[in-house]
Amino acid sequence: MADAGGAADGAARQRRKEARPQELLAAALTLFVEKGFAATRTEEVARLAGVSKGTLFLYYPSKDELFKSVVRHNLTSLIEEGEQLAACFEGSSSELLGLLIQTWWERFGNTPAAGIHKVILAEVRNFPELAQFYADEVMVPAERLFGGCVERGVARGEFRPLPTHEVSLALIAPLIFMAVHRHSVGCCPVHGTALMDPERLLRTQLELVLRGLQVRPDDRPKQAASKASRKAVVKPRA
Amino acid sequence: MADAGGAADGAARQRRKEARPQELLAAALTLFVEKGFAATRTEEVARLAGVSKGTLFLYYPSKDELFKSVVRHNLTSLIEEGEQLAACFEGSSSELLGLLIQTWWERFGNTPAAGIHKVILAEVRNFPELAQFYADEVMVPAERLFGGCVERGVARGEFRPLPTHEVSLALIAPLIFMAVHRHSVGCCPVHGTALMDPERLLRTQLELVLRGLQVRPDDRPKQAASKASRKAVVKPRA
DNA sequence: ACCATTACTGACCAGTCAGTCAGTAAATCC
DNA sequence: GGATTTACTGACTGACTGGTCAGTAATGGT
Repeated sequence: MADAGGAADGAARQRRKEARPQELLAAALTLFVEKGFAATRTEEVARLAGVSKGTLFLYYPSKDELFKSVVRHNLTSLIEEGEQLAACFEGSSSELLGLLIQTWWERFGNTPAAGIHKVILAEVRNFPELAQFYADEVMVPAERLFGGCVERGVARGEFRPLPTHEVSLALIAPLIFMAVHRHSVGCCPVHGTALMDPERLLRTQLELVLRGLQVRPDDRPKQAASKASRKAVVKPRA
Repeated sequence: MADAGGAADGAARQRRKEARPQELLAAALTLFVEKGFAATRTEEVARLAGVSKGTLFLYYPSKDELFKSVVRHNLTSLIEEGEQLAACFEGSSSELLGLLIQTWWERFGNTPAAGIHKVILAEVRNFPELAQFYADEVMVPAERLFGGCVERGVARGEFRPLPTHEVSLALIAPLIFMAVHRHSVGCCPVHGTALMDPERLLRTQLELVLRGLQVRPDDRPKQAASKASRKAVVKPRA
């Protein structure tokens, strides 16, 4: 792997105060995702960013702070685009969910930044304050976005009134799972398994869940739900 | 946290050659799951197992080997029980899938051993041979189990003939996701999020997918599928 | 050309940790 | 009880790494 956009290989020492932080963050992300926080050496991060170790500590006071900066930088305002998309969307809620998932995957899941999820899952227990940040920046907004979308579908009569909280999670979980998988087992060459195609998988998953959400002709409004969906009572918010 | 079944607290030194390996594996699992491989100190593992650091290296030649033993010990023959369950099951395939998922969760997902998935996802890239092991011991058997179950449903006319590979993964992914989540963010106290109830979530998820799999009265056999399920062509194996 | 400023460097230090081994004591045998 | 075996201990070592800082050189001003 080449350097992360830092100084060109043999070039003389350069002064680029503006560009360093970004380049250090990019290098750190790459290595934290590849090797984990503890196993990544600060000198390696610096080298990948094209600077010396001393320079790294000029911009970030410690390895811990560097890590937290990486997390903040890669999580903040992920959801905004989705919120906007949802706000002005006119079509059916099924199509909206499909669009959201596809957009998320193209703009984030399929990107090096998606590896941040793996690192977070692996390291939250060593950085407790990170848990709150992850909840505030990812889980809560994502659930609001998808939950709103599901409730929109229910209000328009497209979807059955299932518990929003669980349905949202059922939609979000595969996204996170794919993002994580792509940067762990998905990176390693393995014989004997059909390598999974994330987009295909997400499409199939979505199709199954959507079909599970849709109201059917035989869902009579006053009739209690049949055995298969006893807990599908109205209760729109947990 | 108390010791992992090792020597009683103040008791004199004991010689228990038979019990040590198990106790060391248990302690190592706990700490690897909690802190990750690199951040766990061997002396801590030993102390939690009620022995000194020297004793650990008497039973496992290195930290790496200890780790690999932990993985092997916690992954091997996970699926057998499920295979047996499936082999002699008489009811509908929907019920079988529900039973498999519920059993898996009770017998494994809800157990400290489930944390091994988190560690593996986090560390495969540092231990490449682990990837193959994980594929052979988990992914392939799990996919055979669930895939067989899905195909059984298709053969009995319960399920639509969707691509088995993707449907299996759609069923497995939430299980792994929940197991991982339970040992990462799920451990940290976080305000503002309804804490998720794994069993409830898995039930909802399963219900959605099952309903998505089921053939409906209006699925006419010769008629091409409508817009919503264009890719749901027959193709039973990828 | 000279100076002042400051981004940058890398040798160094202090702390940490995987792994060792000479010694201790628990069990077993006689 | 004494001798023998061996499971177990923990102080020690060598390698490594997060973080520092005195020094270097790139830049801009005059």
